[in-house]
Amino acid sequence: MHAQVVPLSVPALREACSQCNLRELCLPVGLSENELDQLDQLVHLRKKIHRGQHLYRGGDAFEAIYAIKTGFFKTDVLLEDGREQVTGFQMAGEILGMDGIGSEKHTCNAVALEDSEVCVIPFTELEEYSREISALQHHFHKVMSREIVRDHGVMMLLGIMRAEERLAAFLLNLSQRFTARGYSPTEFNLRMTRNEIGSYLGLKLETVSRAFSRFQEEGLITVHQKHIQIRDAAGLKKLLSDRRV
Amino acid sequence: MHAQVVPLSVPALREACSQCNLRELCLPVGLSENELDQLDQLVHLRKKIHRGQHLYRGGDAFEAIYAIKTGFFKTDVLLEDGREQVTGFQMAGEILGMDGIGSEKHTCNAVALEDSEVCVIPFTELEEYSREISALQHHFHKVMSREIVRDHGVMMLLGIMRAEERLAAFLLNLSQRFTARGYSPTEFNLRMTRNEIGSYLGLKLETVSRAFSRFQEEGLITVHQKHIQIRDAAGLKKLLSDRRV
DNA sequence: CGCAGTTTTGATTCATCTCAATTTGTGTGG
DNA sequence: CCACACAAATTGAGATGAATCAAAACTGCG
Repeated sequence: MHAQVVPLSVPALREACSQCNLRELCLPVGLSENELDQLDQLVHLRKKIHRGQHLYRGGDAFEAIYAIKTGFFKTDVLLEDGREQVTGFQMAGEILGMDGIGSEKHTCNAVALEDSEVCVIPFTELEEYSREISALQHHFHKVMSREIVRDHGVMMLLGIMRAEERLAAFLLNLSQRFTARGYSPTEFNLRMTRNEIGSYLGLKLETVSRAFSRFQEEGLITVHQKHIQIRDAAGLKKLLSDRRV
Repeated sequence: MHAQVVPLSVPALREACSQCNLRELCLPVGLSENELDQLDQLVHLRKKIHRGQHLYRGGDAFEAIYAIKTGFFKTDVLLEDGREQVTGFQMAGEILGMDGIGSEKHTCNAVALEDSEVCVIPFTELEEYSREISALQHHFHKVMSREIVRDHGVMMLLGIMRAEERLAAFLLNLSQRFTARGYSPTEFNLRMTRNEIGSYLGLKLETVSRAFSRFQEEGLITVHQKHIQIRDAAGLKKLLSDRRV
């Protein structure tokens, strides 16, 4: 009978990635069964972050990157004078913390916008495993590259789009990401405030609010505080491609 | 005598990185003598790009990243309606092309702003070498991470700074990068047009021109077309930290 | 139930854009 | 080497989209 006792050294988390329903979205993409089992050894720690708490802050020593298991985050950079630039919103399956690799310190803040859980991926170990598992290495490079491409998209938002175009692009992006996670493409709850949306889009909260109202008047969406229903996705897309004549 | 004939398979470029005076800025940072010699095998091809020519275009198959040996580039993304967002300006020692890893296609254009030369780094081979040389692996990760952090800086420019703050930040950034390459911190020639600066900073060319004129009136810089002389770097920095009261 | 935080909406201001004219610089071919 | 054409930069005047300031309504939490 004693032989059946599960050793304490094998925590439940041992099966972190191989059993995770996010494995098609997250770091394990493209790994074989066997390689997945190896990844389970790398990702042996999870961390709960309550709404409003920081996962890390600018200046913190960089030691790990984080995969979001559940929940929703924002990342931001603060200027001394209090101005905030939200650099992104992250949801389940997405990776946080890659900003810290270059300087060995985090360069932005990551804040949970709802109670969340992340998988801790110690970075030195990730590099070790990457040297053994080329599929992991390659996929990690893809994840970083996509972060760069995503950032270019935000630059386009901020650099050349008008307020309503920015908000339309933002809503369509959220819709697409919720869809990829099996949620409704047309109906969802925003986790962030108008102020945070504004900070991300380079607009003031009043401008965001007015744009929401305008979209509703035009029948593109229904807004009820944080609840959004997209009624005319094509109309929103048209806003993006249609430029003033 | 014949034994001394150098085989044709050993081109001059064999000593690409180990002899390059940019090695303290570029991909080889932190490598040992021995590892540098290995890197020479990876970087066996150079490419000249004339002013105005593309190194790659959005949509091109991704096969390699590029280290700038000499010259100056811009990267940009174009919208169907012709609007352009310049996502960055790159100079000697900097790496181009990492946007393509994620989708196996380039997602932006890279254009030479002066006659330039790049070292071609075939990406599959870079990954192979990275699995052998952990210092190379780690440094490549740092390079990608810094690109992400740089992009966050651009988002701050675009999202929360006013026109003159943006231009001041831009000039100080150029100055700092020229300094790192052994050039004067206070005097340099811009390689890009007012229009390209504007596209990078999310401003119209007229606004850029006016801001230059204003800086000159205030004694912060001297401008003569593309020639810039910084007369009061502290004053420019002050513009960044001083917020309207 | 009340209070703080968030959102909406309105009126006004302001920074930047747009349009336009002029100047300056650059490259090319006779 | 000069003249011409074209691209780039400067400057001005007026238009406009988003910011600012302000007030009211709504939501949710203790």
